[in-house]
Amino acid sequence: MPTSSKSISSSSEDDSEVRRGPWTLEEDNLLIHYITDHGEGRWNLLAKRSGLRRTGKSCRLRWLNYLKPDIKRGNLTPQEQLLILELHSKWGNRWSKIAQHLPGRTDNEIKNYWRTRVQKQARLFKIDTNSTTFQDIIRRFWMPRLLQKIQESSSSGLFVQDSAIPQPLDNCHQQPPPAAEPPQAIQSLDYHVSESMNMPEICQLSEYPIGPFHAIVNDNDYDTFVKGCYYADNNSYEMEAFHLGSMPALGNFENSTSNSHVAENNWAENDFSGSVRNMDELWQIRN
DNA sequence: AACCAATGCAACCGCCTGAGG
DNA sequence: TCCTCAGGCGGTTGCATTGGT
Repeated sequence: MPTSSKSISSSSEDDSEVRRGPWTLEEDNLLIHYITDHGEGRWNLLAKRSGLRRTGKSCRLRWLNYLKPDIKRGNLTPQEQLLILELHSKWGNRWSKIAQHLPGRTDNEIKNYWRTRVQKQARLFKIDTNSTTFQDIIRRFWMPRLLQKIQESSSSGLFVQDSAIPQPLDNCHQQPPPAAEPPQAIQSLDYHVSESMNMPEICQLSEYPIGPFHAIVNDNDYDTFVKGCYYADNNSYEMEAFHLGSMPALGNFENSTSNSHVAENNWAENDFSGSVRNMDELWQIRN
């Protein structure tokens, strides 16, 4: 997609007007060169002196979200998704804070992930993302599924690293300059999620009580949720977590909420390969 | 092939905060 | 204490792309 085809609010005949809309290759180069020479910061000054007819804010955003050398592109890995789910349960919509724990990922990217993937699920099931029910569903179905993915990819020798796949950079006219060093491994984080990390460890990262069935569960919520599963596709990590095949029968779900333990089992060590047909089966594996 | 709806994501907007005068 | 400004943040929008019919 040629960026220049997108509409830009300013007109070429009015040079004094601030440009808006998609950035052009020329603008990107100007910004990169200016920052290379003068460094980041003083964005309004930068905008004036660099010759860009952009606001300082726009320059800052373009640099931080797109042009900065250590920006990681491509799909979020299961590890990163897991971390986002975990940290969001802890901090809520503190995107920049969450982004600090995902090297190379921007708050904007994480926010988009949450809105387009996670909130989509909540909408499908008519569940508020802030509700205990939804938090519980994430912890009990989605996160284990991601752990399973991590497990599978590590056991097959394929470390899932979608970011290695080039993304169609329709809106970027050049690859950002390569990072001086590869993005820090997630292992280096204080909240690290390694392939070997098990569910209790993951959950202990949070203040959220993880007793898998601790939550006060409303029958109607789960009824809605289970019904919603019929309409969910299962083409992605996140969707697979909600696939009907991995959902409990409602009654079993309710029963299992009352007598389960968390700590003694290592989710990641269980062989979940092959689909788990229902929650009973899952809990047999787990317990 | 053409159309349409859904999706993903870059970019913008408005508000808030903190620093400096 | 007040004002101004820069920077940062979360929410929202616009549009190219994708997928389905």
